[in-house]
Amino acid sequence: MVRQREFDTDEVLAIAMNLFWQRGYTNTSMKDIVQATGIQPGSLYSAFGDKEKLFQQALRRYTQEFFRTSMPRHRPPLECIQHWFEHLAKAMTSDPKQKGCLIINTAMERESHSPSTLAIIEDRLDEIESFFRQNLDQAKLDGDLPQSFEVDVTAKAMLGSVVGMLAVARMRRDAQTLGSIAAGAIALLRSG
Amino acid sequence: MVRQREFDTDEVLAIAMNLFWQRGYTNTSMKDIVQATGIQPGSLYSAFGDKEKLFQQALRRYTQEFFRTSMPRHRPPLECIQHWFEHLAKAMTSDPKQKGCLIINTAMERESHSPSTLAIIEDRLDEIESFFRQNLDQAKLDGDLPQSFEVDVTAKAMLGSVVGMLAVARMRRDAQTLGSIAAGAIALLRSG
DNA sequence: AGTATTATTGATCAATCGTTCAAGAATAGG
DNA sequence: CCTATTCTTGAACGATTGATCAATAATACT
Repeated sequence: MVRQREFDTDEVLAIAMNLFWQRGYTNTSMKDIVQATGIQPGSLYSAFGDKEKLFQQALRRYTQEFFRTSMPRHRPPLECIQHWFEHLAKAMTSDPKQKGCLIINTAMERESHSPSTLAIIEDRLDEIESFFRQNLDQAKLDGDLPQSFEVDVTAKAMLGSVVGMLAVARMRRDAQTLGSIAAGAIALLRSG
Repeated sequence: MVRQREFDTDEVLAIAMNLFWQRGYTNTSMKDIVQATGIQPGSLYSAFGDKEKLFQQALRRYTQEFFRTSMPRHRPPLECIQHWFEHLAKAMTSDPKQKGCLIINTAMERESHSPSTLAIIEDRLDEIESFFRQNLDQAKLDGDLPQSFEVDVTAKAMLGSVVGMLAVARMRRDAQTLGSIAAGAIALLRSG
């Protein structure tokens, strides 16, 4: 039985994700998505649910494809931190559309989102802070940081720097600005 | 001749500013403003022009009332920088609505705004960077910073930290997080 | 082949958006 | 008081929003 779906939900989701990323949630209409994908409203709704569910799926996809993948692993912890900042600075500099980061963009669009969407964003912020905390803890164990190093304060300061870079990137994409923000964050390793 | 206006445009502008600050531009409708102020659409439009002009006036008001006023002056330059970060951390912590900063919120809402509005935002970002650059330059002249201190890199890194703090504040308002971001920014003075 | 099940289509829904406008009300000069 | 000018009111505009639905088409099992 059953007629089979004629479009690839993953391709369509990728297109929707990019629209949300570029223009934001409120500023992207279902009509925009219909036009960009060529899929009619009925099909879209039966495949993804309503607009918010579609967005959450796009957000999940973004997390897998751009967020988690970008975090370095299996290297010396301080290198992981440094490389992540440099990677993000480079990624932001080379995006002519200045989309920034979908997660941070969504966090700033607070009032347009449901509590469940905001909970997902909260988790991602926690994940960022944990990335720093875990690497700093390990670096301390490895003797790469002094015993007096304040891991918690530095992890939170670095969270601020990442968010700052990704937010600034929406208005400025010059390598000097973004590189300086990265350099400032890395400098925290020598003074924290 | 002429009938005189029955409402105080400044009071109405303050209400509109707070709505835009709280909910963002796209997410605040003219109907919301009509309801919050009690002023009918026609009067609103004749007093302020269209929605975008009203927003720009609200933005100008915010700049005067919250932005420029918050920047310390007439003190030792490094103290100015430190006090600004501490002031912002405190202000963000004590706002139960977590509105963040209207300027940064607007910067993140890019796609909803006209080029002329974005130009205003650009100017404010430049103003922030200049605040740091000028104070760092002066501190260097005063001998409070070593001659090797990289003013430009640090000014840009601090821009990132401010924006990061104001963006993070939309999701987290705990004193530890915001205080750590401030501390991280100030630490740049000892390593830049 | 027949039937049950699901997908696609695109017109259409009510609600809301930013904005306008004719009507009535208030003022100041003559 | 009369008139010219401006302000206020609130209904109404066309456009757009997210979402639905009946009609039609395609599939897979019996």
